[in-house]
Amino acid sequence: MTHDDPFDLQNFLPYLLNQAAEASSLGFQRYYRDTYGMLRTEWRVIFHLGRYGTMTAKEICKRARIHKTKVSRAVAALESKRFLSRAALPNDRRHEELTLTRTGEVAYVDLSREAARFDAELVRTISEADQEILRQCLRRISGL
Amino acid sequence: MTHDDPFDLQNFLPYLLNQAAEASSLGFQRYYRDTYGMLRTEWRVIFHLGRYGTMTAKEICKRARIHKTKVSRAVAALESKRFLSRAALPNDRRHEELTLTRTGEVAYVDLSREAARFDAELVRTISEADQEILRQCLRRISGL
DNA sequence: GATCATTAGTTGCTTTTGAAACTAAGTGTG
DNA sequence: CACACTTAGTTTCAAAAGCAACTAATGATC
Repeated sequence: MTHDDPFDLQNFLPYLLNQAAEASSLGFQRYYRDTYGMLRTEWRVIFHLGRYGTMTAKEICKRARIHKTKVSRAVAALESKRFLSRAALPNDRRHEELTLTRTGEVAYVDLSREAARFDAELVRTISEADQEILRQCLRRISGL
Repeated sequence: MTHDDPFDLQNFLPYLLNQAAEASSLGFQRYYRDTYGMLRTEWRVIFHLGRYGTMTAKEICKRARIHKTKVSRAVAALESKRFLSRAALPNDRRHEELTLTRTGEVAYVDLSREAARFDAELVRTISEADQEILRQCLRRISGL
């Protein structure tokens, strides 16, 4: 039944990328899930606020390329867990500036340390040069 | 609020991988969704059967690293669309050999052609050498 | 300044996922 | 052969994602 066509699933980039993405996410996911009860979108929001400072939900959507409903729900969850606070801008009350609380800051610092550790472990067996190529390729494919 | 920690989200591998995986899947997804009304797991099943021939659901799970409930549902959907047929083995009726129907074959050939085209487009701006490194890194990260 | 269009964000509803419980068939051991 | 154990696959139920409709605030146009 195998065909003579040259296509090989094992080399199909979307397939490989999905496998790698899934595999690489597992370990870190376990950490933020078990430690903070967070979902994927929630730590992403935390990371954006922690790394780049106060911003609106809209900005997070654009930067992280996450749909606004997901961000909306993540923000609500993070607020109820007291990881961030909202403040409507007085001149345009549609916007809400999101800021990490002290608790959120602490979580961010901890999570980013863990993430760095995790990242290092992932690429441990890949040469520096190849790592650079890998990240560059990924950015290009992402359209960044 | 930006910290002095060296961690950069934009270089965090699970993040980059997810972005790239999502971006790269979009175009091809549109094709199999609109043309055949398929879900992601469904084309994966089709590809495994088309590429490697008749096998059981269990084998697909193992090879493609998909959870058995997802495969079970995909197989049911593909059967109802007449893309594959099942045959219980007489000596062990727990196993079901899955085989593409003629229709399934035709879809596989079409989809794999489209996939190859799509893949080529994705890596168009990446040198052959870097492509090789990229795929190798992805396989390593996937634990393959 | 009333009306229409936009923009930020939320809610409701349907589809998809994931975990665990469940069938049904087969194996192994006393 | 009766018993518990494994194995392939399905079903069920709760969580999560995706889409579209909805608020609420602002801006633009006549």
